Amino acid sequence: MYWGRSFASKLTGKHKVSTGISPSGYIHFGNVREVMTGDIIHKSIQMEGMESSFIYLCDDIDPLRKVYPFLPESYEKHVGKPLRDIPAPEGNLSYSEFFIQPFIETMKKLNISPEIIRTGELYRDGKLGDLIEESIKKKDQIRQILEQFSGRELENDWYPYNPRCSQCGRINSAKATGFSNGKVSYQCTCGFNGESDIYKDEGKLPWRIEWPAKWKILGVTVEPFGKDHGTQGGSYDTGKAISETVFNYPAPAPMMFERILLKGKGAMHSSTGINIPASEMLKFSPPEIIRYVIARVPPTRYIDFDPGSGFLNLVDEYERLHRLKKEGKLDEDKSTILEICETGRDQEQIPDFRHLTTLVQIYSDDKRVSEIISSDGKTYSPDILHERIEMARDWIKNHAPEDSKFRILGIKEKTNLTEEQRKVICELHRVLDSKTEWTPESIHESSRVAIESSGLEPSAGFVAIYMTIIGKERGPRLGYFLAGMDRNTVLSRLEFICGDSP
RNA sequence: GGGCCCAUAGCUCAGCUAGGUAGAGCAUCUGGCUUUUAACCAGAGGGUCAGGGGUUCGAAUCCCCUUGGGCCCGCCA
Repeated sequence: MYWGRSFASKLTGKHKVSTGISPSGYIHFGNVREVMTGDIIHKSIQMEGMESSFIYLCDDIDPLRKVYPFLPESYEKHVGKPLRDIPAPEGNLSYSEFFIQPFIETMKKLNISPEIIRTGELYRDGKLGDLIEESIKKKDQIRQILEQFSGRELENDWYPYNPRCSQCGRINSAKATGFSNGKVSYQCTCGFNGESDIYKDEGKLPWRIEWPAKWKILGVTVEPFGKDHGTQGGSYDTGKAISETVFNYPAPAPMMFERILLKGKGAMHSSTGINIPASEMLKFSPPEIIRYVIARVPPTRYIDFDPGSGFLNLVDEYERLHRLKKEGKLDEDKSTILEICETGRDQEQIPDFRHLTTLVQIYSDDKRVSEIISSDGKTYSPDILHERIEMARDWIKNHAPEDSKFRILGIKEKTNLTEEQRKVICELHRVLDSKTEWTPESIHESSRVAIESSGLEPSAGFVAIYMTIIGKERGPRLGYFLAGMDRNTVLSRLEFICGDSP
């Protein structure tokens, strides 16, 4: 059984799936796995005939932890402030919105549509107030759980609350000193003493308590999370204990997922530069394929993503699955995967991606590419066609391995041919030069004639021609290929190689 | 120090949570197609399922150990 349905089939009743992120920087493909895993589980629960809703939390009240490599030095003064209170590196948005908004757009394109909830608003609207009060009242019990599970020791005057200093704006530098009438008094390292209203966004719970508190107030029943939270004594363990023994709420069913690695480079991190931003993925990958990369394997496996030839193979595989489905030859699991990968578009209207990656290297004009790709008799939606052409161009430019790329050689550029192959070129030049027609069919016919009269094996003859034009042994279908080039350029090139006897 | 994941054909992996004759795609080779969308069709070769032990009538699959690769936690989130 497909992993998503297998997971869902063990559940009963009505569900709310939740995931989220602290928008502290550019959101990359590795982060997509979290929300995708949530989406897959959400949809799988529905497939199993149960009701499900899906929420995505943007932890915009989390503090900026440090000056990340992509930030200017001047951000030093913002370290410790909530992300939503800091200006974005560019533009007029807040820091958190600057990073989360493009990601919300990315999710839309990926057909992921959770309800977006900003954690800062939960505090502002007082939704967490009661649980904050409960946490403070039961702080010894919480302290005991945290110390027992994580093995660390908390100070005697520890409070399960981080006030936001109303003077310096930091949420990590004020120390809670007391609690009465719904207000936490604090002393900040900036010298300011004040009070925070726990029913307003004047402070926050520390993560390990905030997580289970959010489960309870939002009614979360299923939550996927990365292995960083899932380690023994990690925040899921403590969250579960706090949720069940302090808040009296059953912890959500966990689903731990592995990371996405970049093939040959390692785990994706926003700080190390080893990553592909989520928005950049969509520049070269159809959204269905992004879904497919994540949906096809169980979350417990790490994904070694290869944006080069591995990516193209994946696209092929996906397109093949669609053909098999049409023929009714697909087993249940694979059918489920395709269903999960849907983005609401008709697969019939989507052109062969591998073919496009070739065509865009022959023709710089998108109209020509469209004409050729449509010559198979199918009608493609102009929008999708345009989008896929852009993707193919981006892939060739930024991700394609050398094998998949070619360059048309200059008229007087050297190439490596045997004497026999050179004769094929002379013959081809002679045949083409005598023709006035410059069409794919005519060129294809001419090349066949030229190779035949040279006495070489057809394959060797084609190698000679490809070596001459692009310096490689294979290439795109010859007739269409040369017809797309300027006739005089091709003839000059053939003439030069013909005369260039060793 | 602790936890998790991975190891199956040259490559990428499926099969493992129902224990029952080791699979797919790519690559290679053979044949076909008046030689191609870097195709397509038919067929072939190719594996001590990392190693060892255990349970079992039977183990790639379940349990234990070892080796190798990788990730996470032990600050914060």
